[in-house]
Amino acid sequence: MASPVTTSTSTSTSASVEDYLKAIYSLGRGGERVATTELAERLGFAASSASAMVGRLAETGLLDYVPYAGVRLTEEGERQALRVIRRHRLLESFLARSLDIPWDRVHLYAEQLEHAASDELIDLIAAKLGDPTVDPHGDPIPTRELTIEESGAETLADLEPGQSATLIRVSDSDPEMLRYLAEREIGIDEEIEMLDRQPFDGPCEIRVGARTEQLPLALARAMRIRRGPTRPSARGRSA
Amino acid sequence: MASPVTTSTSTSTSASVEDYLKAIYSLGRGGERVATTELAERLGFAASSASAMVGRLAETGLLDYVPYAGVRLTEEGERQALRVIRRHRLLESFLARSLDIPWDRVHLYAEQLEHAASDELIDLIAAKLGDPTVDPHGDPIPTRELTIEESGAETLADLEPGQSATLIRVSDSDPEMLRYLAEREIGIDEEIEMLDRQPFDGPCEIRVGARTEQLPLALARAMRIRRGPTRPSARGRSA
DNA sequence: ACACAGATTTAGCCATGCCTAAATCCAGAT
DNA sequence: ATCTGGATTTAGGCATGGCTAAATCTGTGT
Repeated sequence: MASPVTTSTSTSTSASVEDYLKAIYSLGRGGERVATTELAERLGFAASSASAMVGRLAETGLLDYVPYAGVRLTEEGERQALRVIRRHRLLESFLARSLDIPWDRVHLYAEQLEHAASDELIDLIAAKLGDPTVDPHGDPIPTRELTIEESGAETLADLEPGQSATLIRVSDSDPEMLRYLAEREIGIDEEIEMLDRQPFDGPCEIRVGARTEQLPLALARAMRIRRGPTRPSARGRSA
Repeated sequence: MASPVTTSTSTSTSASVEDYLKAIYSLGRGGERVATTELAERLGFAASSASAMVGRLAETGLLDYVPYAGVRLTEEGERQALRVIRRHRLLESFLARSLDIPWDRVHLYAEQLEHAASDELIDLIAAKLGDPTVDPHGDPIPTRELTIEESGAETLADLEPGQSATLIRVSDSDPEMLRYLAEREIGIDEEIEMLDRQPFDGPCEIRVGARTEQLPLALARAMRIRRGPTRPSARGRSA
């Protein structure tokens, strides 16, 4: 390596390590341990590879690893995970803003760059964007101090007919879904009213602005909301 | 590796390989073979490492390698090198434009990202910038078809007192130099008149706009010019 | 209590890319 | 023609991070 530039504070985590930490972070949200197999599946590696890696990461102090029971991030491990997530989400925001890349594709591009961009560059981006608090999907962006504020867990599917709410977050895991919403011009900070719900997991009918749309329930469940109408948000929309 | 995504056209060159190709490209400009040691020095590796690598690259068909005599890029090798250079220079342009990063620092950041950004993303950037032909230092950007047009070799130091020319390119190899010029507000496309030259490699006096500046000769030699006044250039200055 | 399936780890491999130390080559001076 | 020093290659290692195949563990059902 071309002189790994000993980062003053932290271990120079490789791209691989960062991917593992990110995956463990997102799989272990509830606080439960993450199973080796689960991790391996998520990353598309053989279970044995994941097993070897968690062993290494435990030795480095990034994971709390109990053989046969799974792993959990240590405090330092979580910090590192949040560092990558911050990079990822700021890159998404930056690409969306400055290249007009639609929200179903920013994830891919951000993933390409998230391991390569230095924290210094990321901070320049954050400053330029006005330190946004959420990315284009509404996912919260960890602060420079690596704290993160997860939004509430209510989804559009929780609304009763007649109630309305503001869309604050959509899972970025499925680009199809994002594209589906984008085509119908349904986006973050949009006000949505639940009009009707079909039984047996049938689709629901909603009002967005002046339009009426049918949404598959699976989609409604992936759309997180804040009850009540849209209020002026802190998200800087224009540069 | 996570399924190297067989790129339809080309070999998925690693970051290391790309760095070697880039170095060989810039060291072998004259068409002469590049010596292993030279290459190793440029990259900061042991000569044996470079030797091993050029062996591998020759087998892959990217290099024309004659043991003990040095290497030269094959046609395919040059294509790959130009691909990286295109990525690098477009990233520099993009960062300078959208983050207002000064020209003495874009090189560093672009280097961080050049191996990670996909050609697809790079093309989006190029389109957004209006397919610029030169980067912030005036270095030519290879086209999408990977052809490049090197500018002439005359430098500011070639001007006789009384003659004037347009600055079209400054070597990006020395950030100090760029910063020095930036401080004096001397930039690409600026018209410069040679006022006076001291003998024995002494400094030269120039006029830039209404100002008069003293420039060390070494600097003048790194500044490439086109004789004659500035003409409206094709470089898209604003988005 | 025990067997068995599925999860997990261990063992052993491979590729990439870097290193140092030890050959070996080659060109210029004698 | 030979010597010799610098360039170059070869030999042998190491770390990272993947893999498959083979052991081993653990919890569940009988």
